[in-house]
Amino acid sequence: MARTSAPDDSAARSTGRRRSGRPGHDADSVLRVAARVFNERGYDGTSMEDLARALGVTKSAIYHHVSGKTELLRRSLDLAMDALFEVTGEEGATTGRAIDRLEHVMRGSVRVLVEELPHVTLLLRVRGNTDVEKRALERRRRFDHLIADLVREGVVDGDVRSDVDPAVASRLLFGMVNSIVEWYKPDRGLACEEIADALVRIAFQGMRASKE
Amino acid sequence: MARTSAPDDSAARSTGRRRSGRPGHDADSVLRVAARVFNERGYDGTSMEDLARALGVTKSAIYHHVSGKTELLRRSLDLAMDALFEVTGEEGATTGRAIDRLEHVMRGSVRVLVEELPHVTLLLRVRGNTDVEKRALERRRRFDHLIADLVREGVVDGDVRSDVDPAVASRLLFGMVNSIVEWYKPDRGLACEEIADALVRIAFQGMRASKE
DNA sequence: TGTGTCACCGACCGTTCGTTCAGTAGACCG
DNA sequence: CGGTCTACTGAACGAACGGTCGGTGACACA
Repeated sequence: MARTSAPDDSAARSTGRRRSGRPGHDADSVLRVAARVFNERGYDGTSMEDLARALGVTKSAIYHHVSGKTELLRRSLDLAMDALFEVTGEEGATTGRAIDRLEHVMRGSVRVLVEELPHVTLLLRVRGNTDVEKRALERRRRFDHLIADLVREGVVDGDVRSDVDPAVASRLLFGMVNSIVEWYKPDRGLACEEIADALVRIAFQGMRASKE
Repeated sequence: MARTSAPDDSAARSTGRRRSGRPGHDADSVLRVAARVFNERGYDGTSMEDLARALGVTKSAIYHHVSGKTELLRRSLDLAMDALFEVTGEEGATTGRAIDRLEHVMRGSVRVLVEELPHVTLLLRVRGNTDVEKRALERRRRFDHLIADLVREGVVDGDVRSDVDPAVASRLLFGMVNSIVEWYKPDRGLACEEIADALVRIAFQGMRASKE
């Protein structure tokens, strides 16, 4: 009874132009599998042997594609943060009322989170043990500040309730968003938009049924 | 530059009756420190050497108090789940309208989460790698079902909005609650009740400022 | 058939891991 | 002082860890 699913030999070049040389994995396919296994067992709880088994190769083969375990982590975390920051640069996140920009970032984050689930999940579990993790935490902190600023602006505009601390509110909001990685299963139907709709509804109008 | 704070030699018997024998740690003080370090570096990322350093003893000393690393994890997880389930057994969680019971459990969870922060944090990070972790995940699942049932009842009562899936809603709600472990710092003032108030307000009425 | 290119194997290295064990040290009581 | 309780040390163990290296296998194109 294996702890991880069968070897992922769908591998690299199932799509795109075929390259010369022996077929098999490439750096990207290794990263994709690694991120999945890191999520199943935790980064520290995953050995290179575990990764090799999931890839269907010996562990020395992995070093042909990446320099080591930490590079896999770094690339995964960078990929996740890049995607999140891209959302904050979109037009909907930079123009208009603060509360609408906030909604845009929330919906965009849900989308990124679902599209890049393994990488974002990894990002949200980082503890800061190594330099690579510390750097990711630093980027996350910048993202969080950006959200808190949006909430503050929303309060000033009179669109966001003023009886809760914006710092606390923004953290609770994205606690809600980020929790998606804990239970979302890509296979189980449930489109990204449905989740985003439910999220925005609860976040902005609350759980309580409207009075009439 | 140490990665963890100075040795915790406030130790066991700072409070309560003094026992006979050489002074130092006991099983409980070891557990308390262990849970803290597990949170800082992750369970798998923490070596017995790390624990020993944080305790101010050699690692062999730890085995005088507990049978091993997994026992520390098991006791920590059990402690957290016991506290959470105690909330669900309180009167406020078993009588009255569903939406009020839900609020009671949410407030109680926030309290437990703040009081037993290291243990609950550990619980929320469990991946299911070992039997001990699998058992904890099983208990968590039972807790989650209980919440989902409350939301469903609330919808039937007409108190909870019916345009979001109760399963999704309950997960988002407790995603919000659980996110507290990611940013709450006990020292930084911010009482447990203030957080619970902000949480309940956002959860039930939403972020948007009321119309008048 | 030969050549270039890329993917991989298997044996091995030094280190760190969780754990064990025989012995030691300090505080209290008589 | 001796006796008893509890807490701890230091050296060692086998296993597992991340990583290295020289050699081999499989395809594309000529």
